[in-house]
Amino acid sequence: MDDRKLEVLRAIVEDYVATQEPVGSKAVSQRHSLGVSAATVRNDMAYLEEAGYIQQPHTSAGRIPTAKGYRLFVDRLGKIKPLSAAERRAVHRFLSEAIDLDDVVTRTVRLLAQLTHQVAVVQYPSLNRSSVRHLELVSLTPTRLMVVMITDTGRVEQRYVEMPAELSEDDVLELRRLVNEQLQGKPLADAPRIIADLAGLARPELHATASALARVLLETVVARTEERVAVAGAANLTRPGNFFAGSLRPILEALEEEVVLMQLLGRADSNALLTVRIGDENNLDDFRETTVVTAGYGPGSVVGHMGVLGPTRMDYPGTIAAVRAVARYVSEILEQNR
Amino acid sequence: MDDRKLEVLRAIVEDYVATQEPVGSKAVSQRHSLGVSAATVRNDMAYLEEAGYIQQPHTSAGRIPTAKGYRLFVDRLGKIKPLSAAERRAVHRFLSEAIDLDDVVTRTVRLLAQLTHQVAVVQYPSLNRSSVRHLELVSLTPTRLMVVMITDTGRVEQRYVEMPAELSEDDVLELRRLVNEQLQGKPLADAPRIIADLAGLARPELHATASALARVLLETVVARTEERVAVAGAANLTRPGNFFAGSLRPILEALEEEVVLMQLLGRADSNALLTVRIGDENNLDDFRETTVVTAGYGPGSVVGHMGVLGPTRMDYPGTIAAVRAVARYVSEILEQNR
DNA sequence: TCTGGCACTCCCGGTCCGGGAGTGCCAGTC
DNA sequence: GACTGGCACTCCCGGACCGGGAGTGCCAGA
Repeated sequence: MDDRKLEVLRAIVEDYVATQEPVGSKAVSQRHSLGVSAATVRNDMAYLEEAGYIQQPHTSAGRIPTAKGYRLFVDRLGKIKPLSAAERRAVHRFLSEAIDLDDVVTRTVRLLAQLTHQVAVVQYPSLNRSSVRHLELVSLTPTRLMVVMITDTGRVEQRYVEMPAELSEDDVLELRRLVNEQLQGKPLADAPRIIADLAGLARPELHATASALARVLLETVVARTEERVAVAGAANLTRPGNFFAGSLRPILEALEEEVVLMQLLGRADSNALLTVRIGDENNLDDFRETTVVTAGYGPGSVVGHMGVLGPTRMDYPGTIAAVRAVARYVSEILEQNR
Repeated sequence: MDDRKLEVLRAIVEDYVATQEPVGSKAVSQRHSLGVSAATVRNDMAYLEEAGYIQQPHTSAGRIPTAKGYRLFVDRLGKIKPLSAAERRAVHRFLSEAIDLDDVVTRTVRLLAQLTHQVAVVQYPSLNRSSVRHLELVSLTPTRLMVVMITDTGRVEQRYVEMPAELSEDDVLELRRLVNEQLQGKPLADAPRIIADLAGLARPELHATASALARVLLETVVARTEERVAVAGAANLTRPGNFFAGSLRPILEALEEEVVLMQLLGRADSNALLTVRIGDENNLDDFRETTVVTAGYGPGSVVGHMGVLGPTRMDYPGTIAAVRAVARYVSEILEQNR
């Protein structure tokens, strides 16, 4: 394919993203100083359409890019435009003020939404990839405990536990000592094995309670593989021309479904630095018109993903730059709390 | 005002809520067996319009209720229709499966959204109205602590603390003992006073650290009056005829602003069992077309609010019943964990 | 006080039409 | 062979127009 044809494609993508209207041959030849006439551009457009990169909403309308066209644009044509110095400083400052992990996540997701004018999604550090820093047992009633687990990523998980028998204060202390001894510092991936043996290590009198506790711990750390996610910027979906009323509903619904969100954030290719999934590439019917830009983050290794979700017609260079920059800063912040 | 006029108003409200279309005199006289002709109904309607309870979108259209009309309906005409036995059982079962406070709140908000087909908002138990159950200190690095506070409502708050000097394991233990000794069981409202004296009670060597800790505790429990809220059912805003595209955006934006949400949930008249705020009564421009139904909940006394938000044209009897029932069940659940 | 009748108003959906934007193709030029 | 100007053609879009229908207000009569 011709160099000029690629330039025409770029022009179409850029103009369409900017104006949200089909772009015609005249506009391309005039605004983008290609040095050729509209007629020539028309020929190139015919070729690009034949090849599936652009399409016409109807005869005698301008062209708009197809998913394939955006894909080519992202892969070969879009020069990522880094954030301005001012933006970088603002990001840095805003994130470094975070008070705890919850706050980091909340701030991150808002920041992303604001920078990109899209819907932002941030996954909490995945438990699977964290280790136990501390386990705390708090008695609610004599037969009811609260287990609080703190991970090395700063995530705090809690859970009520019903005990088979009354527990004295000392019993609780002993159990706390026991579970911490066994689990502290261990990756949660190894936890199930360790927990299985837990009951055996307790004093005989505490056997029953210890195994009840073990059972719940197991649920907390394992069965609860469900990931937590934070969402912000839903209002951006209503930006003029972003989504028409009909297509808005399924997306709003999806934003409340952890399962769907996780699928979008894509735990599969987690090692990729940055992923852009355009339209059908999401493999979700409701997101056929949607592009998702995601990045992994974490101190050293990837512990979670964050991303941004918007119409396929989005500002790719800007969005990609923003997601990448924010993911990096968040990783730095997490690094500080290791 | 005539009894029959009230019946006409009820008919208009009910029909309009059901069909979302202006209702005419003929429809009222036919469907609601008032025993009078359409012409008579027209006279009553003219009166109701004069009095400000209903209005005409334009000449020669049917009537729709005004905010004042809904208000009268809610105050005098709506018989609350209790949930069906099946619904009550479902609510009960769903909520009793909750694993911890987070889970209670999440389940509650979803349940409300689903029962009412509106947007649901649930405030976490307010810290102001809780007491400290336990404080846990976990060292992250030698100079960095994590404070975890557990309240009697099951809420868990965390925060990073930067220490002025390195802390040994024993120092941490001592500080933990100290803060728990002082704060356990105390209402958070009293905490500032207690915390202020905290540093003085520590060993001289720990003085500096204790006061750093005290400073952060103060921030955690006091300055952080900001409330946490959970939202669900945003997709319900897009129900056909609920909100037109233009008015959707400000509402979606408001749903991400804790401040606005808290204003809607209304901490002011917190003792009222159930509050219905219709249209302008919300005192928020963007919610002029919106009704908010809220209820307080809590074990014994009110510790937080929950509610539902939808177009003024909503099913008041059903919504009110649902909010009230859910608030009651949640209160029961919290009672169990006292 | 209620009712049937009637003239009136206004919305709504459909049709029609002209302007404009954009295209495809073709013949001509470098 | 690649590019260009010209031209006929297609189709959308917005506005004007119109008739049917729903609903009203008012009035005279029961």
